[in-house]
Amino acid sequence: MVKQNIKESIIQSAQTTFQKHGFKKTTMDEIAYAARKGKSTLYYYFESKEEVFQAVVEKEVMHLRDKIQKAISKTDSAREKLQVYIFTRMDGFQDFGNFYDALKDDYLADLVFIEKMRQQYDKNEIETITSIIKEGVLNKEFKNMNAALTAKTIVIAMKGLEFPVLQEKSKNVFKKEITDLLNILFYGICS
Amino acid sequence: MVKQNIKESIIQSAQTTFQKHGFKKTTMDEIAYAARKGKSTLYYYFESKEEVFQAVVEKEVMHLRDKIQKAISKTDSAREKLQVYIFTRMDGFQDFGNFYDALKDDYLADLVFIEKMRQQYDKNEIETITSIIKEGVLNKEFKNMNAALTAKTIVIAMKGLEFPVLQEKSKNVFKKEITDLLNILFYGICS
DNA sequence: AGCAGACTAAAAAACAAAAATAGTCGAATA
DNA sequence: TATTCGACTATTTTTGTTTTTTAGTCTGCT
Repeated sequence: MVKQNIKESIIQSAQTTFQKHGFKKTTMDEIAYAARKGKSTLYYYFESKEEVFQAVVEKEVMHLRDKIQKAISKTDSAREKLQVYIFTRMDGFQDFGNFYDALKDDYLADLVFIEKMRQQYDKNEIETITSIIKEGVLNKEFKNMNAALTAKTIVIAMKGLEFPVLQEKSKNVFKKEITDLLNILFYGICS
Repeated sequence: MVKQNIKESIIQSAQTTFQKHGFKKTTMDEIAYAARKGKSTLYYYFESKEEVFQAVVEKEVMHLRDKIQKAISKTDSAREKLQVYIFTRMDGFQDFGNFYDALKDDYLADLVFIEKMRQQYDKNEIETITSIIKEGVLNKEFKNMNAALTAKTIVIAMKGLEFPVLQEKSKNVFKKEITDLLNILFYGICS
């Protein structure tokens, strides 16, 4: 097994343990045991517990990003892209044990790197949406507008959805909410 | 001084003390001292510390509600009403030391009555917005739609704004964000 | 290079003693 | 009779101390 594979397997073990107990209550020994390595070995691959956690979160973010990209690539209109983006992102957010906890948990809130990741994720999200909107503006699907500003607004609205979505487990409940949001987003309420 | 006035003055003292130290760190003695009464006197007017706090929060909510109503009453179109509603509510939210803390603080999150108030406030907010929208639909300002569902969506979007708005102290920064949100809300992004 | 066992320093948990505080009650006051 | 307060108690919080756990290091083995 090459170096990368081992690192990967450690991340995987860490992922399941973090998922079980959260960041704080997961010990390095536990992760090491799950990965069938000595604890010191973890420090050969990672500098700290935080770094391990960061790797886990990054993996999850990457996963969601891929999922979204895949879903988007199947569409052709910008309108569809936006729709699929929001649905996939809100949907995928539910699986996000660690990532979401990282954003929510008080203890973690203090950690600098979490805040950085949050911002980075937001930034990435805004960028992606911006480019979708720009595309839509170019091919006249959308009216002419400040794409970046609009993207920001959309992200804000999605944040409002995060909490209610994570409360209700059923996937069907929030579908309605998102559908409605999209309707307004596309057509507004003025006649 | 009649009973109601004393009760009111206690609430006022409590308001400033809660504002200073939050719910947990404010003592009944402190409130009593500020109100120039003995602690036991507070228990003549209120059953518990929680009840005092509840009274304070209710007062603040009432105040915001009045402010909003006053602002709305000066407008005539539904479109304006909605605009003014959202601006006033987001603006007033900033002054909301206690109420917002009540919604945010971990310790308080557990208290049942806070959750109830939150829900009640949400419900009221949705109702108000619903009726504005209905009015707009009637006089053809807005297209025909499910007013309640739309109101819910608007509230969700506002929740997304709450956090960023409360972070930045300057009133001008968030004006832009709200303006943009309103633009989308009214006209959508599709051409 | 990759790994682990023994180690340390720092943090967290457990416990106990002391202090602060929510809430009660009977008596005083006005 | 309606209000007020001082003295009291039971419960929490805080504080200080000890013990345990845990992140991270170091040395050396393979």
